[in-house]
Amino acid sequence: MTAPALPVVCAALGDATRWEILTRLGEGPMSASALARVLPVSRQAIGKHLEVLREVGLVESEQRGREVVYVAVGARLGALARELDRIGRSWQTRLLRIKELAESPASDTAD
Amino acid sequence: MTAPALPVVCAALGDATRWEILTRLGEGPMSASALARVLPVSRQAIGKHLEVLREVGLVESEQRGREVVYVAVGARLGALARELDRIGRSWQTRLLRIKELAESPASDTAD
DNA sequence: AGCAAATGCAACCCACAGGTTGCAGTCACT
DNA sequence: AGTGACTGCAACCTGTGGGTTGCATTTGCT
Repeated sequence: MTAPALPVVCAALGDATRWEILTRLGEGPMSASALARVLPVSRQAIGKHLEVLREVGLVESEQRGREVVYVAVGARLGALARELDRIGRSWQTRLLRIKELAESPASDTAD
Repeated sequence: MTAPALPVVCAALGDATRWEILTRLGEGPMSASALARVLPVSRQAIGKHLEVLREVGLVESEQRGREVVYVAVGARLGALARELDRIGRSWQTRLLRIKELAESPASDTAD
């Protein structure tokens, strides 16, 4: 599936305008032009954002009549969430272990 | 909770160097200088990244002796993961409802 | 058929993020 | 006490991401 690297997906989510777009698309399919009518940016700008989002799998496009409608892919966001959660847990685990070592009075250096 | 807005946190995670840093810090506390010795960027650059990460709560700093050590905060990543998951689910739910409407014979499409 | 509307592509602009170097100050070791 | 190491701050450089305008083309609707 060539899942994009974490930083890339996060970068795609690291823009306010893109979140605006995603929010709208989360409510239902919309075309770039339709989004441009709602949001305070040009259609072309929207188009670029949609391309970015599509490359990381956060939206999918579908030709509907003469327009191309996009829709937010919740599953991708879910997949990202799981990845982040996994990493976060590993951080906590290691940190906990380190703290235990530090606090264990067993064979510690007594200064 | 002063939780930074989603786009901001994601933006912080949207940089490869920052992930490098986080990965190292996930393994244990390190100072900016120590990170600079390991990573191919200057200490000052690392410092800026650490500041960004600290502002969104992804790392915490602690004065240890004459150096400042940083550590990755897994809980923050977990919190972000939960937020994203929640949003992703809502997208899927709405999309499912829309598809159901579309496929249902146009009989009970009352508002 | 004809017009309005949607898309695709390209050139262009500008702010800023990521990076660098340099310097000054401070604090821990020997 | 002296020295090396770590930090903080500032100035500076550059690529590019987000945005715009303009134009050509396609395509649905009446």
